Amino acid sequence: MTKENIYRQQRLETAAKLRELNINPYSNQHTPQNLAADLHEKFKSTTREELEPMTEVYSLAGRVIAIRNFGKAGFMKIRDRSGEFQIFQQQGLMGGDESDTVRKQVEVGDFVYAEGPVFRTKTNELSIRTQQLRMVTKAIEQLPEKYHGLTDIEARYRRRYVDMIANPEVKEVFKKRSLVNSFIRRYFEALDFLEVETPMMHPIPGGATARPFVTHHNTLDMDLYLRIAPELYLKRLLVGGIERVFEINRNFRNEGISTQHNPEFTMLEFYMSYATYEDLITLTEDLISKLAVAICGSDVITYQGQTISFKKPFERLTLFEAIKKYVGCSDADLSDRGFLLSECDKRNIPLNSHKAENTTRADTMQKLMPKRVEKTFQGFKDRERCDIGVIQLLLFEECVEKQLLSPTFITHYPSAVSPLSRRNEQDPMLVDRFELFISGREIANAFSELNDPVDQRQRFLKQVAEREAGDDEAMYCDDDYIMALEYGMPPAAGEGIGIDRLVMILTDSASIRDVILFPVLRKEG
RNA sequence: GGGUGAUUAGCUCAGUUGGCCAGAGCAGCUGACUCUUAAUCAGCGGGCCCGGGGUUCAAAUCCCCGAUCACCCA
Repeated sequence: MTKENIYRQQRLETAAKLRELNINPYSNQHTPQNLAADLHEKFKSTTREELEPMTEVYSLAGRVIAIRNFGKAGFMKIRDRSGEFQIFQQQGLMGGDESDTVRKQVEVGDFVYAEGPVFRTKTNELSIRTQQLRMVTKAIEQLPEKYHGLTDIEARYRRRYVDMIANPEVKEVFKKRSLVNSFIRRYFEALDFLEVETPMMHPIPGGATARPFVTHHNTLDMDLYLRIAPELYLKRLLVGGIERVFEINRNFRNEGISTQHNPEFTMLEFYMSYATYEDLITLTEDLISKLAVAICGSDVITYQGQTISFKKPFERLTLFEAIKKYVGCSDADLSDRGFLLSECDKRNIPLNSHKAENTTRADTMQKLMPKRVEKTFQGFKDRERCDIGVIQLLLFEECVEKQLLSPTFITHYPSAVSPLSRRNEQDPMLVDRFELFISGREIANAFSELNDPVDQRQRFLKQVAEREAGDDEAMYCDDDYIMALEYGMPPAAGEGIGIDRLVMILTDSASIRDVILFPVLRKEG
């Protein structure tokens, strides 16, 4: 636990010793001309005999991950960004004292530069027969042990860089994450979408129901909120004439932390004019199945031991169908408040106002850990006020969500839980919205957008009433946004996709922390 | 918010009913070794046992409080 352990001391002394010998332990004078993977590829079918007369010199640089010395000879394994390669040193065959000195001083964890011809050892491993060996970076801290590696979960998150050295598969997860992003960008660009960046600091938090982080601008002397969703800004861009727009960026929600929730997380949001939520169902199926093939090589994958098929079409159920199927009730039961409430009670679902007006794009995506059940009296009051649509959604979330393992679209949400969605033409109590569930988790949330400014104002005012009644997650009335709608927003459909959760599924990761490089942790000690 | 478990050397882990207990492997240091793949062999260092209080003749071990992490529940 002490910072000043003897190993650090020894290595600092080694660095000093090198300096005395006029060898810079942090030299940037040696640029490798080759990569480990390229050399493996180039010589993969060249035999030892064929290699023997070859004298062409190659150079590599990388971190030393293993050393095996034998008196006057020795092996090192080094790792660069492409892979690993063995380098072989033999006293007398290396040019100059510096190489010999470095060979004696180098330790696991250091970065070195090596150059020489490629040959095969007696065990047929491709190696560099070192002619020049240089110290490039002296490591002061020791690397974790070579075969168990670093397994302490907390240490892996707090010192992710060590985690990546000790557990190379970690890097693969983040490579895949990067591929997911670039695939999505290419996909939408091909459909003539424009990528934009909208504000992360909002004067009024909006676009979702969630508690925001608050910060303060000194010069303006005003509070600003880290955004909980970019939605209202992206739709302003529809008004401005960007008919197809998307953004991949961070949202922040001041809520609980779990294997599914990090306070900052990445969302893709996109808006498509003249499309409906049904068009987005088709688009989403296409995007996700292609993404699975691109990232995993197949549209059938394994997540935490369960098989998930992304073959089109995905399953579709209306919210009511889903409740009937998994709760086991009738159409009449669905519109029977008493029945719904007793089902909630049976399952201990807290009916407070917070979860109540749960809504919008992405919103349930980073939901609060359910709050303490209010005192009985308060709970009773909430029950009386609670919209039936709210109760239906609560029941759905509690009983159905986690059973939706294979990709399933849930459609036809109650308008009470969707203040930014367009009403269904046939049934104004419902909205044209869907959410996509995979492996029991909400992955996407989409709807035809409400572009009637009068209706939008009424729905905001209902949110404000909820806020005044004590729901600190309810929305504010964003007058500036309504003004934008008054200029006219083309009919459109929009969708949010949680990138972290999608990457979790595509990389078979159990925790959101495994797909976020530096997840939020409490302060140490 | 509530429960359960974990925390011992740089890393991975042992540590019995409270005493003979500060242990091993890897890594490190010294030496041997010119083809290894977790190299091998011999020797040597390295610790406020997460932090703070107790109980006891005696605590890594038992009790209380706290910290962090993990899992489960509301």
